[in-house]
Amino acid sequence: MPSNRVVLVEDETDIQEMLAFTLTRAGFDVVAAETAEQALGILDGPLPNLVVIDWMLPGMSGVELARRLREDPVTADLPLMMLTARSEESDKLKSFDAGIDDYITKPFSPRELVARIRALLRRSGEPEDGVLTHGALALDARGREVMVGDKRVHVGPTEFRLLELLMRNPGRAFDRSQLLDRVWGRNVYVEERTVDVHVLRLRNALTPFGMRKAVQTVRGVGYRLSPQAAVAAAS
Amino acid sequence: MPSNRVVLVEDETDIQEMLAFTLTRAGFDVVAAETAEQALGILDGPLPNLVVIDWMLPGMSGVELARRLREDPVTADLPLMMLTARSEESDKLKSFDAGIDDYITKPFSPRELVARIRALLRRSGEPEDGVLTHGALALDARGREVMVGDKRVHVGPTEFRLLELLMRNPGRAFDRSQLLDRVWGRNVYVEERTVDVHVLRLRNALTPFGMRKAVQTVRGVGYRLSPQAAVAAAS
DNA sequence: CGCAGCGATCATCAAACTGTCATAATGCGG
DNA sequence: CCGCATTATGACAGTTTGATGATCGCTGCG
Repeated sequence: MPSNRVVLVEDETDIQEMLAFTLTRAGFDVVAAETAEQALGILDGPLPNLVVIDWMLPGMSGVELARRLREDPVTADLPLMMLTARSEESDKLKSFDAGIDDYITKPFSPRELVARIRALLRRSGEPEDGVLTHGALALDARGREVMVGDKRVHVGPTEFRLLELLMRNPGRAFDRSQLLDRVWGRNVYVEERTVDVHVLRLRNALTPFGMRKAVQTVRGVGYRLSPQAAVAAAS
Repeated sequence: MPSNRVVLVEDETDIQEMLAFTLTRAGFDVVAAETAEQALGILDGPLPNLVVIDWMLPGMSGVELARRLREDPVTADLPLMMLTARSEESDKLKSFDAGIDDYITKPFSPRELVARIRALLRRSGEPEDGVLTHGALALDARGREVMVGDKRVHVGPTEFRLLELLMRNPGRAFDRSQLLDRVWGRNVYVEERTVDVHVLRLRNALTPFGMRKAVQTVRGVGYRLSPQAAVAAAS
């Protein structure tokens, strides 16, 4: 599964440990910070998928941290979960006002926290993303388009489905019969040689972008996507 | 405060009225249902931006309703907010499990509910101000207006909803059947080709403003909004 | 009643896509 | 190096699919 990274900002050691344990066991990749400042430092690096912030922090408060993250275009879209001992309404409103996505009051059950985090990620994480990549080659299943670097590659419907199958199984070789079954459909009678033609068309489409060798011939068997992602050459 | 449409499923009359009042005053366009079945009927029509569901409902329960909505591809992405008198953890978990995005326990403050709904909509890709933009193209959900730069573009009601759906899912390709379900409503029988005509009208409306290519054809599939905000071209 | 605004269909034309062939290339085992 | 087996190509004729322009009906409004 996707290694969802979570940054946890909590100053109380035991709570931090408890949460880190819970989240880790739930399959998250946890990075802990003790202060808002430290968290900001961490967030200068690769962005996590979500940030859990304790309301009470030494120095910069949780709400203030949230506000800052929202103000910075880079972190503005980060899902934020506020964690707090307080339960007064005004605090909750203040949190939401600061751009928090969800709010949970201590004492809370770890399972509820995980459930809420999951719900939040489900809603925010790239919608099923659907983007497959192979070096500089990228296929967006949702948008139905193929790109190399940032250039669009035009491929016909059949070639698209063919490439999609290959990219979903990088390196795996398919014989023509399998390709016909999975790309054309199980009960369609089509000449096996037709596969060759579509592979050719796919290759021709990729050639101008230097990705011709992405689809390889496996003599005596069929075709496959080149095993290792070739060197990425963007722009 | 966006003119976001919210479907409220609540059987207790006074609570329903109170919520309807609160939400309406908060700027939402509320449609109330008393039962899950009735809600499903409403959701066969044009989709709202969010659904608020009471846990306890006569007939089909709120959780069951949530589950059904999640299972149906057409409604799978709808933000769902669960509303309940219970606060036991197992219930919460059950709700999140059913695909609920957020959960609030009665008694709750109307303001917290509104805050949570806003957070949810913000997270769901609904701009706070109800204005969706795509390069120079802007769609104001509230004012039911489409603009390119500072010039107003006239589009018919159907074209507006069509563009709205596309702009809410930039780059994503929809086939005609999905468009019919989500723009026309599910229980309407309309020829699939009709979609073409409305896309044409939408394009024609945008053409004088150089935004013709905003709506792209995905051959063999349907249509989509051009992935990256294109630069406004000359007319 | 006549008109204007919309929406749903149709019929038609042209571009895009397909499945097959026939033929030129290539890879491989001897 | 030879000949067979397997692929790569270029060409082709039939289909599909999308873009358009025109038509018909309905609704509200002078």
